[in-house]
Amino acid sequence: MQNNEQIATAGSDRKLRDAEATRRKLVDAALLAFSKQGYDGSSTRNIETQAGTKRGLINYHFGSKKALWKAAAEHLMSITERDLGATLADMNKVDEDQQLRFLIRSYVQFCAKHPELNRLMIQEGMARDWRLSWLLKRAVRPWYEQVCRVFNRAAELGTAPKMDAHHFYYALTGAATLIFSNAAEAAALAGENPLAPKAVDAHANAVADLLTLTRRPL
Amino acid sequence: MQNNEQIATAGSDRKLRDAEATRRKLVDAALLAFSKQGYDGSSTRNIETQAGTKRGLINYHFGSKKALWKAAAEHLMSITERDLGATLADMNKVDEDQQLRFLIRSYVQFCAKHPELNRLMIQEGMARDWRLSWLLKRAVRPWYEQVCRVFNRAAELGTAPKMDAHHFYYALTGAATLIFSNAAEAAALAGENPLAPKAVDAHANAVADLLTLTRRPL
DNA sequence: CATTTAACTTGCCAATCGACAAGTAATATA
DNA sequence: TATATTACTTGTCGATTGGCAAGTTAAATG
Repeated sequence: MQNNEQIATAGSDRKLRDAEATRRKLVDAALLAFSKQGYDGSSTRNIETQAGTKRGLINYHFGSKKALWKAAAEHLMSITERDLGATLADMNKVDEDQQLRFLIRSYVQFCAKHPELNRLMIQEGMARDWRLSWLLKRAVRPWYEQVCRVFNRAAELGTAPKMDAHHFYYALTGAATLIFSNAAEAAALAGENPLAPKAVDAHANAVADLLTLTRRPL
Repeated sequence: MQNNEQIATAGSDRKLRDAEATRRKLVDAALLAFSKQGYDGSSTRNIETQAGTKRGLINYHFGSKKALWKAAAEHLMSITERDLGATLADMNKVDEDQQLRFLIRSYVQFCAKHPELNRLMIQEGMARDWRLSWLLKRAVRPWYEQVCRVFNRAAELGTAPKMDAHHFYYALTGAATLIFSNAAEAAALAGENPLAPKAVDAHANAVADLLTLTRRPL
């Protein structure tokens, strides 16, 4: 019983649907590889193997390794944009003096759900090349400005300590993400998986407690 | 046969001195490569070129790429051990309720002086392999326990918020290091080099303010 | 049924990878 | 001076890299 035809949107054949499934498998495998081993450390042949596809399909569907990286990064950034955009929208529904705490907790939860994001940012944030430029323009700069805006408003309200927003941004990002980026190390040190829901929630509370001047709401 | 390869005290032969200089150039270049591009992303030939040496010298002096990584990591960890050990010793000379702040500020300064350290930890902290095991045993676990000890004491004194030391450790490490690990990204966002002394000092104060309950001393 | 087209497969290429081995040159030692 | 050792140099190997191109297969179209 193949329900393949139902998933299809407008005008999709079985042929085209299979192609889309192949593309998605390759993008997912590429994301894992690029974020863990870096761009140069990942081979297209290994990505194809991990995706469970045959050998020439990256060049057939994407044309080059560089184009595959852009497709994978674009996929991840669109997910990020959607989720964090929803978080920013929801943030306006809570009390104003709880907004920074809300943002921090939501951000930590999101980072735990997508550790590939911060691993990719770490891989590409060290050197000035075309990939860092792409990420800065596509996602980092807008997010940076949003976080600085929320922080500066919280500092006015007295729910955040007075300091330069730039240093707060990197303190927050680092504090929120390292335990997930370095999940293997953190698991070895603590004896428990930092990506487990209970551990994620504990870290979200810890970071929010450290970086805000608000009390944890009951 | 003859163990005349003593540590370069005064007056060793010119031959031995030159060999030691070659080894050091290779280790320095290897550290930059491994921490920036990862182990698999770094090639021995490129490391030799960056070191300004000829092609076969890594295998001559170290025997293999794996042995070069261990030599480079050991070099970096011994520097770390020496500097952070001195910091821990100096820490006992300051007021007890300022000790956590002292440790945090010193740690941030050290991370800025050796961004390769945290870059290497990030490269190797994602996957469980022989390099992560080596780093955990050699350096990470002892440092982790020292930081947790200082934090727990500070929490007793009321100079640190009450929370699990594990989460504090990763919040501190991430908050302290990301701005230096991702120096290229941070420089693009802020328009100034995060490794400049003034920026380092500002970040050290920011992290210390965020993660302690003490006031900044005059 | 015949043809076209999209999706996939495979053989091959030049470049690069880590590693080894057979060299050379210079110094140390007997 | 003769020999041995150390430091370095270079040629080559099999494996792997990204990419191209000529295939094959099967569904869509006429």
